[in-house]
Amino acid sequence: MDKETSRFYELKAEIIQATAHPIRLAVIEFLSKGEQCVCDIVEHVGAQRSNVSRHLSVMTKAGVLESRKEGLKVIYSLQTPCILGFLACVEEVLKERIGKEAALLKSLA
Amino acid sequence: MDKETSRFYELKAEIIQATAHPIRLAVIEFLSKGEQCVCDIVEHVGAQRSNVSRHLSVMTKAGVLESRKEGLKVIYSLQTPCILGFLACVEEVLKERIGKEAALLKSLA
DNA sequence: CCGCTATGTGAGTATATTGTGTTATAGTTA
DNA sequence: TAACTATAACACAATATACTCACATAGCGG
Repeated sequence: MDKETSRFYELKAEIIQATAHPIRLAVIEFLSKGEQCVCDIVEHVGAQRSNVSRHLSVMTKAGVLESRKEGLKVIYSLQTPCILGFLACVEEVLKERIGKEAALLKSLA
Repeated sequence: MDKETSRFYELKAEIIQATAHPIRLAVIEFLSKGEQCVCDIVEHVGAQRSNVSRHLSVMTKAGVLESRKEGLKVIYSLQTPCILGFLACVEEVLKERIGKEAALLKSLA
């Protein structure tokens, strides 16, 4: 692998990393319904404000989310809807994995 | 968020996490051409055997890859092709991000 | 200008991940 | 069975990450 390719993978990994966290997934799924202010996001995911704020900042820097101010509030939304397809694939992997584990359990019983 | 939902997000995050690393992305892209033995994967990504082996193990446990033995060798392949769509979305996010950064630079000049 | 609300940021701590070197295991061949 | 090869597992040090608390900033109403 040359250096440029390697750098490309690093950037992509950074983006993926920015979504690889339970709270962040909850945020993304919440935002799939439409844009939301931080206050509602905080309430939805049930974590500390500062913590949620940090997660939002990471995802925004990575380019997964975007935000705009509206008076006192900051409104976040998904940068691109394809993120939802991304999550659908993750769900598929998860289902397949659970299916295999179930089959394994059955064969042991 | 109830506990069950939260657990579901954890599992998904685990799967995403399993792909969020430059070496792992290189492996996935390499495997998009078809199944490959560890020896070829090691050569392709240019990292230490033990390191690559661990990354493969993480992805397999997460359900992203699957493996089978063939004589001395272990052959890895993608569990589901939708992973490639997943990566396409990441690339889209990256392009959009780079586009915005370029626009910002221009506006500053 | 002052206080209030919504949000972001810095420091510190606990924990998790990564890469490396080394050792163990499984299959093959002689 | 002994030697060999391909791969996986273990242990450790270095690094990075997540969370919390306290404080800072920005916009609004009085």
